[in-house]
Amino acid sequence: MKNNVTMRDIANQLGVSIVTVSKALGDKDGVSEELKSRIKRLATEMNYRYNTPARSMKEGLSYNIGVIIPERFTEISQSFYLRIYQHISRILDTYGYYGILNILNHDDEEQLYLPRIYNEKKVDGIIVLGQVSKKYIELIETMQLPKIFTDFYDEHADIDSVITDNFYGSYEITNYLIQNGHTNIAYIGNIHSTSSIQDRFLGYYKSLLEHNIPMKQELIINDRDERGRDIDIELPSPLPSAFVCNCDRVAYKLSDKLKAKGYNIPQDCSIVGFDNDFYATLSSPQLTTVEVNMVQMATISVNSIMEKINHPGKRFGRVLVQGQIIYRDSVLTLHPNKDDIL
Amino acid sequence: MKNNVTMRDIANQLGVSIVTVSKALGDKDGVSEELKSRIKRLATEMNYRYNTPARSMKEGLSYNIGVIIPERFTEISQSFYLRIYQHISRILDTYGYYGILNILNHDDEEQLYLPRIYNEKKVDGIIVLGQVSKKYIELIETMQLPKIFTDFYDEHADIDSVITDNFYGSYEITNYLIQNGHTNIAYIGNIHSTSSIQDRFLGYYKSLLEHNIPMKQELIINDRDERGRDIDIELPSPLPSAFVCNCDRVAYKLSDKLKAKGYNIPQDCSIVGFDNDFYATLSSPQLTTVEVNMVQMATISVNSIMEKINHPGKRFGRVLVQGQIIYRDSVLTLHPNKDDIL
DNA sequence: CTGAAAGCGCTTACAG
DNA sequence: CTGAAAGCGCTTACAG
Repeated sequence: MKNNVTMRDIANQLGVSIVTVSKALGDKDGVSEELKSRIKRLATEMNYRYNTPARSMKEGLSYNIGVIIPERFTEISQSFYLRIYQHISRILDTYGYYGILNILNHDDEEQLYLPRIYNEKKVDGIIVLGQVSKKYIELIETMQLPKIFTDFYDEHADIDSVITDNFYGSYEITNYLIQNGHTNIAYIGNIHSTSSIQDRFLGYYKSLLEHNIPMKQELIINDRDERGRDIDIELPSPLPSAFVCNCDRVAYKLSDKLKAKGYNIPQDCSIVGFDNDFYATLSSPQLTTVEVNMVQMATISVNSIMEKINHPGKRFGRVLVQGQIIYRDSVLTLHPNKDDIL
Repeated sequence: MKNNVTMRDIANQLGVSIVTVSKALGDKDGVSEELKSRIKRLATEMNYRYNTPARSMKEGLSYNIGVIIPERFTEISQSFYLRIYQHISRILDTYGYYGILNILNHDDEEQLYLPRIYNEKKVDGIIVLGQVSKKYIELIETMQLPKIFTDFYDEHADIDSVITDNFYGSYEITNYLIQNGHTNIAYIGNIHSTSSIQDRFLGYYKSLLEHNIPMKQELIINDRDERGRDIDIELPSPLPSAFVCNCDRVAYKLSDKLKAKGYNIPQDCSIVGFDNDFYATLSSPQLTTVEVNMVQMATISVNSIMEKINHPGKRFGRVLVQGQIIYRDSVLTLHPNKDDIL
């Protein structure tokens, strides 16, 4: 099973030095073209495989990036982060890097254990994918290597993060509802749960403010407990004419619930989501929603971490990735507002 | 940013040798308890992190396992393999190993390129997750390191694989339909596409044979082209009383299609799926289906690859992981068959 | 153009 | 109990 062909073996076969083999295989200068091609040919013949770990040690780089995802975001119904990880992994590949997935389980997060990938120097940098506790953020800050937060941020921590422009996306889609004549609009989401949900709420609120629509406490509806687990959504009565949901998954659940009670969507009630994931096209009618640009988020996260590896001092701050409204069939036009339609 | 505390630094501070530090931190014999604890204390004080790559090189092990997933199984609607990867990654952790995800893209598969993780000696073994082409299987066989196929196999290739007992699962769920009075049963799936779909078909067929129900060609319905991409499902006319679908996703699609045409499920037509994934509970009525034991598959795959790393000659052959029927609401009892009900 | 020497951070015999 | 020596498979100056 062992394939232990090394540069030494090639060198011995050809009666040259290891240095020369190293130069030839690395396409460096200082070897005649003729020798170089002889070496390369023999290398393939002998099924030589380059030993990256050896180079790694010399350079002090592992060519791995750790991707940390908190366990609670990896449950059966959620594949958003797993998906982004997949993109990250693909993009890292273009840099000659690899992604190592590290699921952070509840206990380790609570006990403030450092991830093994860090303690064992397995990675050159880490991308934290999904909000972790304040305490854990502080712990991460003590880690001496480049790091990026993706899809969340912490206003107190001075860490670079790549996030969707939740605020603006939510603001825009709420504007869209108002343009379509809605004024009685609820927001669904635990506004103390994650920065994303909170910012989406604030975008909704800004839109109300700008249109002089008073915000009603009873229309801010909770959807999950402090640990992020779903709770039953309590429908307000009377029903508002539209719901801004903090994500498509919850919009899907809401839609199901309303339909079960005999309401038609969007005739009796409009719904908009956020993410444009899987759930958006699964629900019927399909959801009008804000699309999160996953590829862009993954790309920027990877580019930034690579940049930080090469230039240690480099800072990026909070990078916002713009979303885009996808218009589908879950919003009813009540009476078009002439001002906005033009 | 650099944290380059090495054993040498600790040794120098304490005026001892590197060997002694290595023994102390590795909890080896040959250091007095007193010195050992002094060394450990200083190590934490200095934020020393163990350099696994260095040990790796010495031992010739990377402590990484490559998980190869063909690109076509990672599309937006499919998260099955990503999910298994997640379990694999979690279980590898218990061995002190890490999982490196390697998406195999169409071109590389076609061009028969070896994965970079292999060429660069980044991994000690690989798990191939999801069926690859015959040619690529042959290429994988030439790779000189432990390997496991998960969720598919090749009858010609002599490689260890971990698969769901597709044949038996499908046989059982078809039996269940027949016990409920169904005799006109269709199978949906491209039976030349993957070994899973083929074996599930054969289980269905065995059940028909055993009950002396003739198989009708027109009731074997294609659902995807040779590249695995969905095609429109053509409903047979007249409609059979039940459909055995090769997976829940397709069952979900079928259910939607039937409902759109005004049929009620299961009143007009029964449907069973396979996998018990996300789609099974998403469709309404929820699907009666065969649950694939993902955790078990991941566990066996990991245990086997670890075993093979430690004992190179070790072979496992084809390991079948039993499924389990999950009874829900998508099957109508036509007239119970007294013999089977008892 | 070619190669001897030193080193990356550890561990494993082996000697004292 | 403690440590000098050799080595894992490479690369990077530097010398010839």
